[in-house]
Amino acid sequence: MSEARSRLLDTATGLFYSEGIRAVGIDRVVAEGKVTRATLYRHFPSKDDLIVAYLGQVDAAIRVQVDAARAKNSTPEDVIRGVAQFIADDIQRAGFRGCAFLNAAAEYPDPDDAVHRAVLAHRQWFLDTMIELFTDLGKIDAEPAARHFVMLRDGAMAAGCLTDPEPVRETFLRGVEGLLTYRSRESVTT
Amino acid sequence: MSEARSRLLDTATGLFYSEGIRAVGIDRVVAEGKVTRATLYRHFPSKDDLIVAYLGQVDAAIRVQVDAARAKNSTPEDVIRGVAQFIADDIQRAGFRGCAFLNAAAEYPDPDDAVHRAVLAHRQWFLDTMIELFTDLGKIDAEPAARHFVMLRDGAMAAGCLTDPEPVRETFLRGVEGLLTYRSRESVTT
DNA sequence: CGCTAGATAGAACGATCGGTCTTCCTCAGC
DNA sequence: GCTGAGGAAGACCGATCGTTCTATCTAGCG
Repeated sequence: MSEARSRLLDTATGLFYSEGIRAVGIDRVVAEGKVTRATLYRHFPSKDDLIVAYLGQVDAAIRVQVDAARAKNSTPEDVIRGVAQFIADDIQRAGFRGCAFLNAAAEYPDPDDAVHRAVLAHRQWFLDTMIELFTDLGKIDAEPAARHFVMLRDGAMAAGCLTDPEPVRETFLRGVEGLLTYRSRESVTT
Repeated sequence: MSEARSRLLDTATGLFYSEGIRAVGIDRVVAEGKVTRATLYRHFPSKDDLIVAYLGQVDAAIRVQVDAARAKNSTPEDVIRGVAQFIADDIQRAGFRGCAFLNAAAEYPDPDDAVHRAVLAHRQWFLDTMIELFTDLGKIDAEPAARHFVMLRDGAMAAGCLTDPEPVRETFLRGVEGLLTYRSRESVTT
């Protein structure tokens, strides 16, 4: 990866995440990345490719965090707590602006769009990962529990950048704790 | 409200919600609303005003649904179930594309922006409403419970348009049921 | 009747969009 | 020492962005 390319990708990541994807034009990325338009288009054939690369970068960062949570904690329960913890930390981080993937999906709702598909791929991986963790924990209903976890995460990430993140963070961690402590006892009638 | 204006607003609502706000230009709204550009700008001084009006329309529709849930159910618990039910119904509706407000916030992250402020106002009202309902229920910790409810709702609305809505719906309703059945027993250490 | 408000139709504005192109310069590997 | 890839600088493309404009028509109301 050339230096200009990584600088470009970092600039795009910062701008797309903090201001929104459609709101940021190629010119902005080029200018703030100290790069020529020609250089950008050498590395990324179109803006869509740049967006997908941006999401890929965020995806990689999250996988690193999950791996770290796995490495640091011994019991499955603590691994889940570790994952919850870095989500909670993320929310109260300066410059937090919600989930990059949910935000991207809001701007690119078309399921055929490459950007949208990148969002779905990341989310599928994350759900599968959580199912795995809850399975390790010995839960018979690992999938519902994982879905519950993801739902809390999505809600927390969505709300955390709209108001004071502190109560959001607390509500999230408390919800996860409840999920680890009690099991679902009854099914709902649809 | 003139006929052209309401037609304009309905068209904008449909387009903005299903395709995203920035993705839809004034021309599209004008064309599909069978209206002239001049007419649009007579009723809405700028696109931002049209967006705010769009969110206002969605906000009004949700308030109607909450009022209906209040009118139909007698016990506070059932009112909350009613609110959860219309959210669950919304998710599995054809053309469901997530929460109009969360989507708008993703596109307009600037807190000073009129669009962003409209999102915050709606969310504040909804949280206050849920706190009220949980207070009616007699919960001592009404606010945490309401925050928990809103977090589940946000997560469900965000995820419901990205994959099969059925498991999302079920996870959401189950989470709400759990919230109504058990109370939070311990606080989390931050 | 005349007046005004609201709608129609459509040209036009400058700005920006994503994307292509040419020209020159640099520097590492054969 | 030459070659060729990667980058800088910037002109340029057609399309679309949000917005304003003039001109004409129509309906309701005094």
